Amino acid sequence: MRYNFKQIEQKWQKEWDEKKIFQAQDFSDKPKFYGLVEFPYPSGAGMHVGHIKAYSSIEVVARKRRMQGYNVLFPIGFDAFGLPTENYAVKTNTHPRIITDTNIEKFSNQLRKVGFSFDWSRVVDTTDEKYYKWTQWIFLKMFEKGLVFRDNALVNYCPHCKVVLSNEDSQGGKCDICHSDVIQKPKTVWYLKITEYADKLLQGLSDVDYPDNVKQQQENWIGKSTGAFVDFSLDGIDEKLQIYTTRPDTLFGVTFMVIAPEHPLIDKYADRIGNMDAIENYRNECAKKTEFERTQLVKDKTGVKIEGIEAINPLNGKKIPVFIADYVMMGYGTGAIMAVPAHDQRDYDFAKAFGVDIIEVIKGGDITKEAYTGDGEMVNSDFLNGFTNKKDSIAKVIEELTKRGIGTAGVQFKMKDWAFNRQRYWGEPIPLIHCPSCGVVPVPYEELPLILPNVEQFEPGEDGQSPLAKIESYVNCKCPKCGADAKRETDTMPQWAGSSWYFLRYIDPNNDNALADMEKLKYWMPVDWYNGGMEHVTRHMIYSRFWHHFLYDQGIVNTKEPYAKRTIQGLILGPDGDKMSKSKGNVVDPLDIVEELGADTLRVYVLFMGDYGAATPWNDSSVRGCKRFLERVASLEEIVTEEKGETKELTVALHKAIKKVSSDIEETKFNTAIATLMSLINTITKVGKLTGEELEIFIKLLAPFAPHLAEEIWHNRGHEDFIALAQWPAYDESKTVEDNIEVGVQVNGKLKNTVSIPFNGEKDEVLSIAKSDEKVAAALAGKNLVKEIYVPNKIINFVVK
RNA sequence: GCCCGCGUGGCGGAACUGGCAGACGCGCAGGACUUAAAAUCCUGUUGUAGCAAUACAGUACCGGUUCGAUUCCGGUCGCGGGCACCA
Repeated sequence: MRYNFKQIEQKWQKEWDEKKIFQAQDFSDKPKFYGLVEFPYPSGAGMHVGHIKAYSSIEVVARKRRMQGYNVLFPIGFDAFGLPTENYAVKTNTHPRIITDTNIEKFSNQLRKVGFSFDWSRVVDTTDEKYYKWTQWIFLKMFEKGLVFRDNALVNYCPHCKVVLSNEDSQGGKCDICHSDVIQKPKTVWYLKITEYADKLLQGLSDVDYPDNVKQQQENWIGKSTGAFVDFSLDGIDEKLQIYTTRPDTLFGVTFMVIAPEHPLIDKYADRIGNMDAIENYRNECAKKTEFERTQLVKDKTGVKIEGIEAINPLNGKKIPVFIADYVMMGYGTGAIMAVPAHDQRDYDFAKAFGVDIIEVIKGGDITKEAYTGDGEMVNSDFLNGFTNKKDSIAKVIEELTKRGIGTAGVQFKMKDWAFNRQRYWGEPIPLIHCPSCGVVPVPYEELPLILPNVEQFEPGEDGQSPLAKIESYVNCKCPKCGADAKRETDTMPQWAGSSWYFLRYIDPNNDNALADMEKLKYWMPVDWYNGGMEHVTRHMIYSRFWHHFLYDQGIVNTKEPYAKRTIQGLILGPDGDKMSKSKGNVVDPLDIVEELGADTLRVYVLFMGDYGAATPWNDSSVRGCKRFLERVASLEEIVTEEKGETKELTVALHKAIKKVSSDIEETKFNTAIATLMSLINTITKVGKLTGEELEIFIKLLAPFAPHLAEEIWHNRGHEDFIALAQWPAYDESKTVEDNIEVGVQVNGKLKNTVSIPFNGEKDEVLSIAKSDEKVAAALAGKNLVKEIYVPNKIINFVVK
C-alpha cells in the first residue's frame, strides 16, 4: 500500500465523526474511564505542538481503554475568558465574543485534523452563559456559606493591564500577563476563603495518585507549619501582643520583638509612642516598596525601635524592646514575632544591626559568628535546660504555656486567601449587589446567569475600574432584599474560576437545572486520569480541588477529590534547545507537520521524541524518521503470507511487544512503546513475512498512536467494524520467551563472553555450558575458583583467585 | 538560603527490583539502485590501539559497599525546576 496519509486521514476522521464512535454513553454495564486533558485557552495563535503532546497521552490511553472494552469519556472544551483576548479586543476594537468564537472554531478545526478521539458532543466553553451560570452559582453557594469576604488591602496592581493581580499572578514583581512591574495599591478585594480548606487540601493528597514532586509542590504551596501562639504582655498597657513561633522552646532566648509596619498596635497606642514621626516615616517608606522589593533586600535589616512600648517575656518577666521592621509580614502569623537572635539568622542580623543582646539557649554553634539553627542541648532556659530533642522541648514548653494560660499550640499556612475579583470586562460578572441599607446582597439564584452586558469600550477606566462600571443600565438595579435603588458589583472573576469545575460540566453539559446530574456524576466521577503541565500544578489544580472539596461538603458532587491520577508532560523546546517563542522564531506549527507529513506522524513523533515528562528539543529529521516508520508499516501488507508454520522469532517478538506496549502506555513510557513497535517491524523485515493475523495484532498495537493508518489497514483486510473499537490484543506469557537465551558470563565481575543457555536451565547445566566456553575457560585456567554465581536467565559470574 | 529533580555516544534517548551499558530513532560514513540527484534499501557507527580476531578504558568527578554499580551510600562540580525575610 502506498502511504497516502492525506487521503487516509481525511477519510477516517470523517467516518469516525459520522458514526459517532467516540461519544461517551452515560450509564453502561461496561467499566468507565474518564480521561481528562487541560482544556486550551483559544488564543489567536492557534495550536502549539505542546498541546499535541499534552493531549496525545490521554488520547493513547483513551483509545487503548476503548479497545479494552471501557466506556470512555474523553472530552474537550475551551477556557475562553481572559486577558489576552480582551487585550486583543482593545487593540483591534473587535468584540471579545467574536474573537473567542473565531478562535474556538480555529482550534476545533485544528484538533480535528490531528484526529483526536474527543467526544465533540460535550464541548464546553467557559464564556457561554449557560456555562458561567453555574460558575456564578457555585460562587453564590460559597457566598451563602460564608466563604466569600471583602477586605481592603494593598494589592498587586499592574499599571499596564490596569488590573489587580493575585500573588501567584505577580511572582517576581512582574505581571504574569504583560511582564510590567507590579505596584502596590489599596483596593477593595473579594476573597475566597481557600485557607479554610488548607488542611483538607493537604490531607486529600494522600488519597490521590499524583507524582511525588507534584504532591510536594502542592504541600509547599499550602505551607503548613506547626508551632505555638504566645501572648506577650506590654509594660503598662492592658493589652497582649500575640506572636506565632515554630520554636516556642527558645522563649528564654527572646531579647526583642518585631511587629510588621502595618501592625494595628502602632495606631492604637500612637499617643504613648515617643518617636511617632520616625515610625511614620519608616512606614511610609515601606508602603512605597513593592512586595518584591521588600523580599529582595534580604540582607539589609531595617527598622525602628518603638519608644514608649516595652514587652515582657511571659516566662522570665524580663522587659524587652519592641521594633517595627519590614522583615515581618502582616500577612503571616499574627504580624508580630518574638526574636531569638541566637537561633534565627534574620533576628541575628537585626540584633547585630541594632545592638540588641543575643542569648544562647541551644548549645552547638558559635553565636559570636552566626545564628545556630541546629539541634543541641538547651541552656539558660530554666525548666527546659537539659532537653536535647526539639520535639520534647517544644512539647514541654507548650504544656507549660497552656497551663499558665499564656500560649497555645497552633498551626499556620503559607497559603493566602484567593483574591477573586478583576477589574476587567472579559470574565464572569460577580453576582453581588451593593445596597445602601442591606449591604452586600447576592443576586437571587433564579436570576442566574447574570449576563455580561454588551459594551463597545473594553478598556478599563483610568482609576482601575472595570469597564462594566461605565454601563449605567447594568450598574443601577434594585436590591433583591428591600427593593431600594442599589448598585451592582462591577468586577469580574479571575480566569481560574471557569477552569475550577469544567470537568464536572463535561459529564452533563446541557443540564439547565444543575451543574450536573448527580446520577451521572456518580457514574463518571472521579476523573480517572488527568494530564497537564507542571505550571498548573499549584494554581489551577489547588483552586479546582478547593472548589471540589467545597461542592462535596455541600452534597453537590459525590467524590472528595476530583482527580484520581495526575501526570505531567514535559515541554517541547525549539530545535535550538530554547523554549519556543515567537520572538526567537523557533516555533514549530503542528498544522505544518500535519500538512507535510501527516497527523499520524506528528502524533507518533511527539510521543517518541523523548521521556514524556522531560523537556525535549524538536528535531525535524527525527519527525521524518517517524514518517519512515509509518511508511514501512503501510508496506507490510505486501509480505503477508497465508502459508502456515509460524516463525518462533516473530512469535516471541510479537508477544513481548504486546506485553511491553500494554504496560508502557500505563506508565506514560510512550517513547519505549513506540520503540518496541519499531523493533518489531525490524524483526518482521528480517523474517521477511508475516501472517494476516500477526499483521492485525501489530496494527492494533499501533492504533492508539497512529489511528488513521491502523484503521486503513484494518479495513483493507476486509473488516467492516472499526479498529478503534476492536479488541486489544492479549499476550501469552509462555510465548514471550525463547527456548534458549543469551546470558553474559563474567569472571570477577568482568564480562568475558556471552553463552546461549536453555531458558530457566538448571544451575549445574548452565554453569558447565559457561565453563566450556573457550574464552571463559581461558580466563579461568590456572585460577582457584572461589564462588559461582548464577542469577537465572540474567548473569553468570565466576569469582576466582 | 531551603526543598525537589537531573548529569549516559555527534544528537534525542534506552537499560525491569543491583546483573551483557548505549535498545529505538536521528545524524554521519561506506555501498546498492539512478545518466545524476532526491527517495528507498543494505552495511557500519562509544572511545583508544590494531588489517583483524581482540585488548584496554568508559554512564560529570573523587571515594565506599558488593561476586557484580548508570542503578545503593558519602563527598565535589555542573544544570534545571519550585519556594523564599513564612517567624
